[in-house]
Amino acid sequence: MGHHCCSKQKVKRGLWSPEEDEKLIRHITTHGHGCWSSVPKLAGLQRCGKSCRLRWINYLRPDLRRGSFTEQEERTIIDVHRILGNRWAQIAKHLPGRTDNEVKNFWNSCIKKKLIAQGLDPNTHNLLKNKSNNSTKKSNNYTYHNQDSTSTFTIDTSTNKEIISMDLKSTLATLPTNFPHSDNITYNYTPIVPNIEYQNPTFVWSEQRNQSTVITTLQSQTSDQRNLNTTRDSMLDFASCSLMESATNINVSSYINENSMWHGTGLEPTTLNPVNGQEEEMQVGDQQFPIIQTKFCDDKEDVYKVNDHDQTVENAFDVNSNFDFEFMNSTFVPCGLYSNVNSMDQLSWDC
DNA sequence: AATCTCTTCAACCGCTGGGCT
DNA sequence: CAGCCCAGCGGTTGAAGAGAT
Repeated sequence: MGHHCCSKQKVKRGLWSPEEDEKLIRHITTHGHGCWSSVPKLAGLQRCGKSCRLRWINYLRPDLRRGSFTEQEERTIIDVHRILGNRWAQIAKHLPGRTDNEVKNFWNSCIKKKLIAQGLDPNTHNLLKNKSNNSTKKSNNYTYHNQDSTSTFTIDTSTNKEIISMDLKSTLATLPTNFPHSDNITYNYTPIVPNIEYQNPTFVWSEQRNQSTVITTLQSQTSDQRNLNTTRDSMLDFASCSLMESATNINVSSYINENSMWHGTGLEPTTLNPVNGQEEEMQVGDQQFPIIQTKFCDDKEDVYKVNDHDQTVENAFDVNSNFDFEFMNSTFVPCGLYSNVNSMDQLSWDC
């Protein structure tokens, strides 16, 4: 039985032969696809238009990128999926040359299993409920540590002044030169997953600025991967970011990465010019940035919502309430996915 | 070598929404 | 407004290949 769209025709189904591919390619490169339902007849194929369209989009298009997904692509998929869910077509738009079908297959066959192995729910990206009772336990002081490293930091919610205190046992030699620095702002840095060998260490920093405290996690690439001295693209590779104006007035922002989108209120995306150290407001369409796809939260063309993430972040950094472990789990643990942390057993929380 | 099991991924199916009449 | 057509999307299927027994 053929498709309903072409039930009157005698159509072939199943795998495409090289001859069929050749016919389709020749037709589309010569005439364009036009109306897909007319393509089979014009191209001399015993297929339905829907099948032709799918074959072209997913396999024959010249701009397709074949081969294995890179680590960067994999990270992008996870980051965007965390916000958008199973919207494969939207996710694929962030991966030039990749199709929604390809992304979906890669997710189902590879990433999903990897997340589960990490103890993460692939749907929510949070810790699986039965992994640890600690994940829902709340207290004022917490320590996160990676068991096979020396990195620890303490989150102290008992005071408004010091949101995060850090135990910088781990080496700061891995700190990329592009990290925020300024004479007027105090920054504290710590690697969540310190590993000199690791190419993309994840850091957290907090900064005190006037009466605001900004707490940011950053997944950064090392300087040998980017020419940090000549480009300004290095500062906005955020995993997440929040700004606390006061205990009662919290503004929230979330970033996917520097190539994609950001969302939130109250915090304009800024970057520091590595030449003069001055903070600059990020300009959409600024050709000096490779961030031409950046979307503002009120951008009419492409609005991204962060589902329940907003609420989680608010809870997490409301110093008048208990600290939210779910946020920490969902934010920091994924940052370690590409590090030397291979399973949830290597990560733990002490309360 | 044969058989079974698992994994991958191309292709299909059913549904939705937009545009047109 | 209803009905139709079409493109596009996400879930699912199943053939083919890889690996295990």
